[in-house]
Amino acid sequence: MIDVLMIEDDTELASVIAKFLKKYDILVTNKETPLEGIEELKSGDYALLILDLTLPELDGLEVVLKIREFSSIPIIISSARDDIVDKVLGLERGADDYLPKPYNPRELVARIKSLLRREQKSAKEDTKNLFEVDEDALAIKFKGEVLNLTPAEYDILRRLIKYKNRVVSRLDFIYESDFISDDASEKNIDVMVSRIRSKIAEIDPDANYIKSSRGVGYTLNF
Amino acid sequence: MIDVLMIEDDTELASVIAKFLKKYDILVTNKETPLEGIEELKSGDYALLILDLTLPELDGLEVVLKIREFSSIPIIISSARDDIVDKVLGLERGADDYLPKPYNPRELVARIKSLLRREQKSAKEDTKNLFEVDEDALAIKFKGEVLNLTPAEYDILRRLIKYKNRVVSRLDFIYESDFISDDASEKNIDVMVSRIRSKIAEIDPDANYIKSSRGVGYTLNF
DNA sequence: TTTAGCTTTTATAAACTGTTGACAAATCTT
DNA sequence: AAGATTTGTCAACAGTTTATAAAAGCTAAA
Repeated sequence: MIDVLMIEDDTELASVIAKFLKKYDILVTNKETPLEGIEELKSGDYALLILDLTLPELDGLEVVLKIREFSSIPIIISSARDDIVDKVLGLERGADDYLPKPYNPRELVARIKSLLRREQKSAKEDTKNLFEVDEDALAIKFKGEVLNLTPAEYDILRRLIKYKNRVVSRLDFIYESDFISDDASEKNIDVMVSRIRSKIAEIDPDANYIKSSRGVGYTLNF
Repeated sequence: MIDVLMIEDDTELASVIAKFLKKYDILVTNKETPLEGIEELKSGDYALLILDLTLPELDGLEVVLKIREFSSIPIIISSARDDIVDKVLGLERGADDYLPKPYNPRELVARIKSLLRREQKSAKEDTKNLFEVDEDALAIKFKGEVLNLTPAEYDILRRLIKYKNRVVSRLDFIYESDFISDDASEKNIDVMVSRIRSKIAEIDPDANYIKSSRGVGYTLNF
């Protein structure tokens, strides 16, 4: 479910659109005035804003500027004016799309999804499947290839993946794994990490994802 | 200067647009067929693609799919068909915008800039916070980049960030960090601050955020 | 029992980090 | 402006921590 804020003074139109978008798992909240809308936006609960340009009180383009002062939320302008000046100004001031009324709501849906898709993509792009843990097979893949890990190595790497970008202490590794005896020395962990590293290196010699955190333990970064 | 690839079989139109966009610092390279275009795209030299839908050889929508197999470059579809089905399909398959011909080139410029602006934003989003302390990873980022700090340096900078715009005394640094022995000389702090500064300078040579407070200690200002 | 496959310890080399002293540069005081 | 004090940086050192290889110890299955 995607939460979208709409600022539109034509409440009838707003409710028609809201109803339509609901079919596509998009939940629309409408505010009739820019000031109310901006206030509501500050709650931070919305993924996207649909903004009508021809509003009372404030000029629509001013609204865009005001919003951009505090938020980088994607904005789709919808306007009765199919005017090149408005379009260019709107986009220049920070809107992401401009849809002249009347528009087909299906196009609106497509444009919303397209915008949000791009938002998420850049964030997750490279993290996708660097490491894949298969709990059932007790196997871990690195860049699509299976790492041939021993049970203790598997436990260590799995924990690193689970707590990625966080330091895991040597003692944590020891206590969490059934394959490492609780009274093993912490040095043991170093040896196993070293082996995991070399197995990763078989696949990508330049990989350097497991970093030591001096005096504490290890961190997996990616 | 922004490099943009265009796939458009109407070379006359292509050259008119190229000429126009040049005024806005956008350099257009045109390929007349999808296959040539896709090949050229693989060079990785382009920031954005303008794709004509009504092309020979391949259906335009197929082209979008093919490109999305290997690239997440922003795509603007331009098409003579102002058809809701085409629009929705194009956007759903991974295009970022759909501009029906004939369009005003100024609108094209605005949409290109808008798309690229958003691209960069998500990448630099976190740059807003000049310093970011990640307690879990025991790491500190400066302008989005990880500073490669030793434990004692980490403790010092973290404390400076915590008490930003306030003076922290040398003794405070010493007593608060487990990595600095309590009977170390205060000179030690100067050396470490110096090292922290140089590590920050690796990222931004002009940075000058840590200021000394004569006779007392140091202050982080930003 | 033997073997194969792991875990664990040991040993050693390499890398890292806190620490200090020395001295130049900057800043303050008189 | 000169002199005194403080800060910035370098280089070096010693103590620790980490990386890796090799050997020893375990365990379960054949």
